Amino acid sequence: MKMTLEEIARLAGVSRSTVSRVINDDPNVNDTTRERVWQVVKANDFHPNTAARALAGRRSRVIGLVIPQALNAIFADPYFPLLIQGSAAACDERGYYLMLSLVLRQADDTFRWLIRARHMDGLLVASALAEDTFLTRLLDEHFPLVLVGRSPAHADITTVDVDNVHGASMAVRHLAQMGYSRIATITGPTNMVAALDRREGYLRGLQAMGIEASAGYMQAGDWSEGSGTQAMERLLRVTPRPDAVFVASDNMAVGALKAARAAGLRVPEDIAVVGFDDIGPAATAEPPLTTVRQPIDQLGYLAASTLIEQLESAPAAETDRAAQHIVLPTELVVRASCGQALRPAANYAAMQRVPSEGGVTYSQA
Amino acid sequence: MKMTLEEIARLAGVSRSTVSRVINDDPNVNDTTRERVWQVVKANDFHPNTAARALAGRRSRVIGLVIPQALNAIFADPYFPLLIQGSAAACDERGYYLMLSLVLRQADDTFRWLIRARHMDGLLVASALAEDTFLTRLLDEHFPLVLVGRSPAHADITTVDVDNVHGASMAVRHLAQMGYSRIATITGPTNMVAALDRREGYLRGLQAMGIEASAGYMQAGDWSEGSGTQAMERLLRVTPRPDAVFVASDNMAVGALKAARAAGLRVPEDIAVVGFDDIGPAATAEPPLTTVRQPIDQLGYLAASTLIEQLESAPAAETDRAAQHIVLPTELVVRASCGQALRPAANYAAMQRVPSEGGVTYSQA
DNA sequence: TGTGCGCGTGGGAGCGCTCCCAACGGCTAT
DNA sequence: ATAGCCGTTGGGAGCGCTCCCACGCGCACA
Repeated sequence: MKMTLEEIARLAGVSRSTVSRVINDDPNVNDTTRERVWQVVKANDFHPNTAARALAGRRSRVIGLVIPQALNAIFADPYFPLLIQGSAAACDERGYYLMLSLVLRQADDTFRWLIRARHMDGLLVASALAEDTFLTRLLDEHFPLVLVGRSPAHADITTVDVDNVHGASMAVRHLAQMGYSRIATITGPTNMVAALDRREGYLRGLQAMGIEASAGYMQAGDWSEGSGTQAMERLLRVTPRPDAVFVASDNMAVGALKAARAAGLRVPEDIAVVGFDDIGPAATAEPPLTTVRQPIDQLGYLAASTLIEQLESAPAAETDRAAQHIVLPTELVVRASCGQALRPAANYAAMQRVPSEGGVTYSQA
Repeated sequence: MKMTLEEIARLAGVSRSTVSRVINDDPNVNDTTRERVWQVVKANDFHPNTAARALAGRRSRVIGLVIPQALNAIFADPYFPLLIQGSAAACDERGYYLMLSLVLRQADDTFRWLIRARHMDGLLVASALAEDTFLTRLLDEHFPLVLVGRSPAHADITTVDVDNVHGASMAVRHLAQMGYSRIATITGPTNMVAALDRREGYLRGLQAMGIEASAGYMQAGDWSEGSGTQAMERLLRVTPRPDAVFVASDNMAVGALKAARAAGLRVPEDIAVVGFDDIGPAATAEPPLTTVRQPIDQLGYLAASTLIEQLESAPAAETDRAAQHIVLPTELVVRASCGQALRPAANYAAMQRVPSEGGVTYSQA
């Protein structure tokens, strides 16, 4: 038996409209009626037809997650699974569908297509690039979207990001406090905002501790383990040799660890290492990696929630209202690779976790 | 200006119906008319409203890809990105949308929901488990679906799979031909069909070469690199020590290589290794890994194409027709880890690639 | 000149919802 | 007693398509 609103209405002895109100949580329904209708809905395992809802209601309840990067790059990085998980959870909670938009065809085409066909109500864009023509294009279409990460070029768009600058700075200050003074860094690709922000944090951390920065102490990788190894090899050839390295991702840090070991250096006795991410391998690395934890799943969750909220509140095409900028705090997770274990235990306990001050920060653009 | 079929029709001086025929490639349209309508459609960048099409046409043109596994497991494995890529390409070509169904909520709920709400026309299920209650449930709903991989429990369902048995057998026979006789294997998790099939191929390969199998020579891993290392360590303690190992995945093979190196053994002089997958790390491993290549992207492509074909041809709910079983060939890619490089170059060239006989195999259930 | 047929085309009737307005008591305010 | 209002409810009018039937035309046939 094909179920429709009308059929449920008949069974419950009410009208189509009332059933519609019930399944949409409209408050204007008598409690007794509401209860009775719910009974019938559940008894028949009724689910309103998505297409009909979308057509009549002019919204599909589908939001897209766009990752403008090569697919293999996406999946190699543990960042995205977590981001997806978080966004999916938020969608699930609010009755939305999350659609991963794999950018296969010509980018322009894809989006005009998705947008024109009204297939999605809004977009989550996980653009990592500092310069993204994509984003510009989407903004031109006035399509509701939330950016995961920030975009220096567009202040007028709602973003959700982790506090990369502060996290990196924290890591560097911690190293300095441990007594290291020749602190180098391995950065991510310099066309990515997060990589630039972490480098900025590194520089600020040095400055805060009164340490002078040196160009030779900054080597770029591409987030991959291998690139971390290579960058580390380069750093080890610099004179004077660094005694500590802040690595902008755990993956690269693991690679750096290998390079140090291959060079016959002990970590953290000869050289300390701090990573960024706090993903799986960090805790089991040899030695366990001190790292800056970023709440990636929360990032996804918040991004999706924010977008949905925006969609539900927007009276019309009034999408271009004040952009929100949400920044999530990062946290320093101290393990062995930063040399703290070499110090008194009392001190260790006190500094085990250094949360970034501020917590969730909301600000208006 | 909000574009609709009607509006395009007006601009092209024809009726709504004719425009509909044009955008749906209906042959019953005069070529001149068709051309004129296309012009207008393109000039206005018109895309038919998805919801309206879905409602009127009773199909959404969305197919789901379900991977009933933990999300991190999905993404850690390079198998899935490729599968997704292939499926997405097929969907793209035929005007379908691919929706990744992240199984977050209670499995039962999710599917009843997706199915009842008519949100998807069909499902691609990448179930790896030998016993999957999920699948049973979906079959009970008579929902159109194609299984990626095979399911020993359900012969009545269309499947697309690679020839794991033959691939594994090929690898083992190759090792035997290279002169190795104490051939061990590292299998995948024994509750997964692909792992069982590869083990079966291992056994058949031994049998074909007149080598007796021994239980001690079979160690299970979980596809991860670490588990490969551990399984290899176990194998190296067996007496007599194996002189060759067929490893059921490249990831595990890389781990096995590390264990061998750690034990002071040379590969392939002291012990040969052959992997399975031919993913990125295989070619760059030390030594380069001889492996069985499986065309994962083709697998995805074919699975999606098959499902779409089934959807478009099915006159009605007549989904339960003869199930197809498509099997894709695997191919042995010879590199250094199998010891062939130790032999005369002439021989090497001749055996560089040993494709499985048969190519694509279609059979009716 | 009439009949039959196929091609190309137009328009009606929905698909299953949401949105909006009207209607119906039962109240309180005048 | 009459007007006005609120909490509930019902039903009409679409949303933008697809599907199907009917219509008009030119042609070959008798």
